[in-house]
Amino acid sequence: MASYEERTGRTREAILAAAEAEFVANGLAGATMENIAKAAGVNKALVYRHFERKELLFRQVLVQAYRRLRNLEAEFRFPDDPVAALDEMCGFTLRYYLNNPDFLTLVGIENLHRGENLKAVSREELGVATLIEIVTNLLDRGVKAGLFRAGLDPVDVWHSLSSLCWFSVAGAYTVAITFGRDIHKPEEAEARLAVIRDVMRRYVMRADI
Amino acid sequence: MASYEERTGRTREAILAAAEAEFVANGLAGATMENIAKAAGVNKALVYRHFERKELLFRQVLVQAYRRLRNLEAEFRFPDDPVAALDEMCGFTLRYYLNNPDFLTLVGIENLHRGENLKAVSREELGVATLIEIVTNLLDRGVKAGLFRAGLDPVDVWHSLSSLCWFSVAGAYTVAITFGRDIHKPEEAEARLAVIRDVMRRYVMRADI
Amino acid sequence: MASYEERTGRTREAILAAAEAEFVANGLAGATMENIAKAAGVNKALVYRHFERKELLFRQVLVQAYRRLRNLEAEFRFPDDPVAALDEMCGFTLRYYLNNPDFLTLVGIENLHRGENLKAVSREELGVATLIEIVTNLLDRGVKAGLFRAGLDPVDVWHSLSSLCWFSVAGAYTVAITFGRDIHKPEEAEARLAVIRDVMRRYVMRADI
Amino acid sequence: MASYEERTGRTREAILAAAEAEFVANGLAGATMENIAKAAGVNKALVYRHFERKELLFRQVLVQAYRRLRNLEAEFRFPDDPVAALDEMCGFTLRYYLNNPDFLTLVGIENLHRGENLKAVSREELGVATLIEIVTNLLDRGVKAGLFRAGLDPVDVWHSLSSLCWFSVAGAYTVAITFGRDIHKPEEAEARLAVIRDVMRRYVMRADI
DNA sequence: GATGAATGAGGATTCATTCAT
DNA sequence: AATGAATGAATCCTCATTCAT
Repeated sequence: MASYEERTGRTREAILAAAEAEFVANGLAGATMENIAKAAGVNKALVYRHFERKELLFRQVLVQAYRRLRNLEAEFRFPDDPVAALDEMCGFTLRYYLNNPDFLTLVGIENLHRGENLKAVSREELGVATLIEIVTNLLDRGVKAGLFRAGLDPVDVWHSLSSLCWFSVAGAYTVAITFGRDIHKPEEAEARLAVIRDVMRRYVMRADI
Repeated sequence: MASYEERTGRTREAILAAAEAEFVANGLAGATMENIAKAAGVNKALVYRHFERKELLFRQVLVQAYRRLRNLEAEFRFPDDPVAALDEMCGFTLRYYLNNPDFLTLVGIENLHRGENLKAVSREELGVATLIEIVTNLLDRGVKAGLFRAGLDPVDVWHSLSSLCWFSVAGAYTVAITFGRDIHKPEEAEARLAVIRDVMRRYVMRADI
Repeated sequence: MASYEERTGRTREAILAAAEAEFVANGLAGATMENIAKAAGVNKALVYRHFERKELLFRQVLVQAYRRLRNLEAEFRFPDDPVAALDEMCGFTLRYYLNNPDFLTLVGIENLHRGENLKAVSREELGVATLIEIVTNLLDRGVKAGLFRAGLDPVDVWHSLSSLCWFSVAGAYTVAITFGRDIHKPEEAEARLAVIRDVMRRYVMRADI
Repeated sequence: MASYEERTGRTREAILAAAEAEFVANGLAGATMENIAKAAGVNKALVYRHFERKELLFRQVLVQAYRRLRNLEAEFRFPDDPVAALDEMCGFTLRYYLNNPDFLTLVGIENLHRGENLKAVSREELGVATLIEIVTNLLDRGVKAGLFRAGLDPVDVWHSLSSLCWFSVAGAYTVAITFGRDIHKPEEAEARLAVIRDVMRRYVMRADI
């Protein structure tokens, strides 16, 4: 039996999970190693043995969060109709953000820290290439079907779509307070999704048909 | 002489300014009252005398930041042409975010904290009404001129525009790392603004003209 | 009343005294700030407020210890007879070391640390000049009286005298174990002093008289 | 094959060597088992298997250091001329201390700890008898040759000689700072040795010749 | 209003030591 | 003999907050 490795692996996972929850709840500075260790059911010193420093632990949590999303994206199957596929992409993204606010929070924290932790991670580890490929394919298919405008940049498209979904969720609290729209209510989520789809369709589709 | 009040006022301002810088640089948990006091050139105890608690100090900083933006928006004069006005609105917003990253950071922090501080502030203090009024007027003028679609919701429009600008700046660091687009470079800022204007025009304008 | 300064001064003294005892008992690494604070009857954080770091606290303790000895040396009055004065100097030094083992211990610790702390202290603060002056005077008087050899270097003389006394006390524990001579017994202290005086006399005095 | 024992023996040596360096560099409290294990290229737990506790490891390091010196002393061959032999003894001792500061440091540490570790070691293990014998022989030969005073106590002589050499090296750092004499410079080492020889000759030799 | 002194609680990190394999 | 995993207790240092002047 590879029992050393098994034990280590399980411990690592437990710590990572506990750390993610703690970082999301309290931010990087606000999170304490004590809480993380307690939640993971292990000794504080063991957390250090596995991750060396709080900062490096956060980095691993962040990488894991990115990887989870990218894995899901890679598995995702789009409908044949390019417009339906675009709609699905909007729905998938908004729903993922809504159901995984942890991801947004972690990335939000990381942006507050100017990306210092992510910088230390290789782009391969983040699996970005796959995503761009997916959007490129979608646009190509739409253009070939005579439905989408030609010449659109896939990163621009993804950036816009992501922006619309992102702020809807990540800015939810302040928006709810200032503008009275609370996306955490299901009906408002639907309404917002409809708007996002509308915006994206009009941006991507040919206006002359 | 209003010298007491003047001095007090100046001290208050100094503390608020120092606090904003500190909160932006280190987050809510990471900021220290010691640093704030030192940067403001006053005694730590005096900070407490003026703002009672760290949390309340953050709240005031946040309110001030919102007020600054809303004041600027209220003063803003749009061109007569509705399309030009929409373009200007996109430009104004993106530029404001780019030039005042503190605002984004503060609101980002507040969202990480689920809006708990902002909740305690009255909507009047935040000056939201004015903004909605501005967007409503813009849409009305566009519709009357036969350029914009009828029936658009001003909050939806503002929300979309704000999303596009927001994420472009607030997510800049992670986006730069993952997708290689760095909006802090002037030429990339211009390119992004062009995309945002394109998205917003196509969303708001009638497709049949 | 200069009550701020008075309070501060008293606190400082209490901490320094407690720190000296702790450093002597447990060494630099072995000493804990917790113990020092407790012994001084103050809060741990206050120790930091006054001395910033453990290392700097040790430095001050060391300076104080040197100063105490140098002050005593400066006050010391020697007999007129140069030989008696030399004897007295041996007695004074050995006795000081025996009665103030803390001084030896602190300097011993500092030597283990290669003098890193003392380096940061100015020579004036250490009051070295006075000591050399004293030895120079003693030698001069001896030479003039036709009792001492001419041309002796005062630093060499002090160095030798100090060595003989120093090792007798600082090496006492290992010497007691290995050679069975324990200077902490009064009669052995007397015997050792007699040897030291004999060594020093023969070194300093003219052999031809 | 004695391969087990050989391996064990080599591991033991490696640990002892690593431990000596670590204790000398950081003191008893400052040394860490982690560092020692790493430097020895073995596992921390193995260090415990071999030496049980940090304290016992230090004890063995100390014993080894004493043994090395005593072995060297036993092997040493003195010139026939008693005065030259005395000179040689001074030179040998000062040089040994200068070239093996580890020994001084270890004994210094041990004295700071009041000899608690050395007490647990038998005098035979320390090889003291040989040293006394050597000095006794030297004095006897000098007396027989009509050069040395009769009735000198060998322990007193060794104690004085050792003191002069010891403090010159063990107190080198603080002396360099306070009195500007740095024995780590070769020319100053020579000068100091000359003084020590002068002191010892005058102490031991008959004054009437 | 303004200051320097003082506190208590906590938080990151380390370390001697033990356990399981 | 040798290893990697795990622990509990410290330890240094920081910080929000209060007190006395």
